[in-house]
Amino acid sequence: MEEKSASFGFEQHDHNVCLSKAIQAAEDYCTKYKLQFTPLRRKVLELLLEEHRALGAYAILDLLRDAGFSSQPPVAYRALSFLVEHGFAHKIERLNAFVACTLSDTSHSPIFMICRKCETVVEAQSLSSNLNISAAAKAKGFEVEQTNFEAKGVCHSCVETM
Amino acid sequence: MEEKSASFGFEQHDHNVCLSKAIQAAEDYCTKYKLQFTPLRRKVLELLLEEHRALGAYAILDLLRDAGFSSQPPVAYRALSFLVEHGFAHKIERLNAFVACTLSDTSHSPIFMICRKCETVVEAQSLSSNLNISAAAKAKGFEVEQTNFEAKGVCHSCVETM
DNA sequence: GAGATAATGTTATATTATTGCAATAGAGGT
DNA sequence: ACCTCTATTGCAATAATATAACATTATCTC
Repeated sequence: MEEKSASFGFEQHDHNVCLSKAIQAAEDYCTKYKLQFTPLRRKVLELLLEEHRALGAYAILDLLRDAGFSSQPPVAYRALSFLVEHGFAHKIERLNAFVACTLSDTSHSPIFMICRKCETVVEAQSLSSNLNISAAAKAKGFEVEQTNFEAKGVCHSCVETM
Repeated sequence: MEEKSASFGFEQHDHNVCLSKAIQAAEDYCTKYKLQFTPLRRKVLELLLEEHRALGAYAILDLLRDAGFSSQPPVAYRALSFLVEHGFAHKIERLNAFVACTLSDTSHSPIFMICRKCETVVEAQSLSSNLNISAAAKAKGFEVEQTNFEAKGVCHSCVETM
């Protein structure tokens, strides 16, 4: 495999390393909890990890076809919902698209920064904000179960080249 | 018109009052900024205000048909994007649906609490969280332009009746 | 009122996502 | 290893959400 570097966290990093580490982590997690990390699910996670952009289900479907899998919508959607359900990936609602999770912590409430120019999606943890929200919600009698925070804007490199 | 009370902020309130106040506010705003608050746009805002749930574009379309407007998708989508663009309504991305804005402040970064049982959507302001996010993002060289925060959970009344 | 601009109506189509059922593969017990 | 049960994948059809392109009507500006 070729060495390849890409922007992540809007910084350079060795992409192959983060890909194989994430796959390994998913595999370990599935073994531990007796989940089936099937070839299809692994492939979809790999596809997502190869980008730090969000991929739509139909884009994934095209890539699956190239890899010899069936390319009917449910194939992608089912694999994606497995990955999302177990925290290996997240759905970016604003884009109707999916990104691989880049934080090893399993039960987290991530925030996403979406660059509207290069479409890079970076995941960050925002503990304090989530605590704030939960507290504010609780004051209104609302029990938060899941949160989605998505920030749209312009990333470092794209600001520079403006 | 009939007096009607509904849950808002997960509390009781006089719904007609909040509806007419919101319509008036939108009208004033449009007059001030020379925007056209047309019958169609007004009607769509009224429809949204009549619920504290998010309505999908096609649900709105059905209601528009009943009100004698055209019921082709672009009609609803265009009115909705006008309302969203000027802050009279918001899109709830998780639901692919729209809610009337319930905060008078024009340029705000709202958070939404979505009850998964009764589907009520409540809007709240979260200044501190947004500041946190922006600061965290800026540290990574990301310029936040727009934010979306959606929390899914169970509201006060639905917790009680569980 | 004439011309320019904005909004609405209409048709067609693109994009995203799900349902239902059949075929296959894997897990667990014997 | 074999059988049974369950989970996963394949497949066909279709539902739900959203936009493009262009014609028509209303509104703004002068």
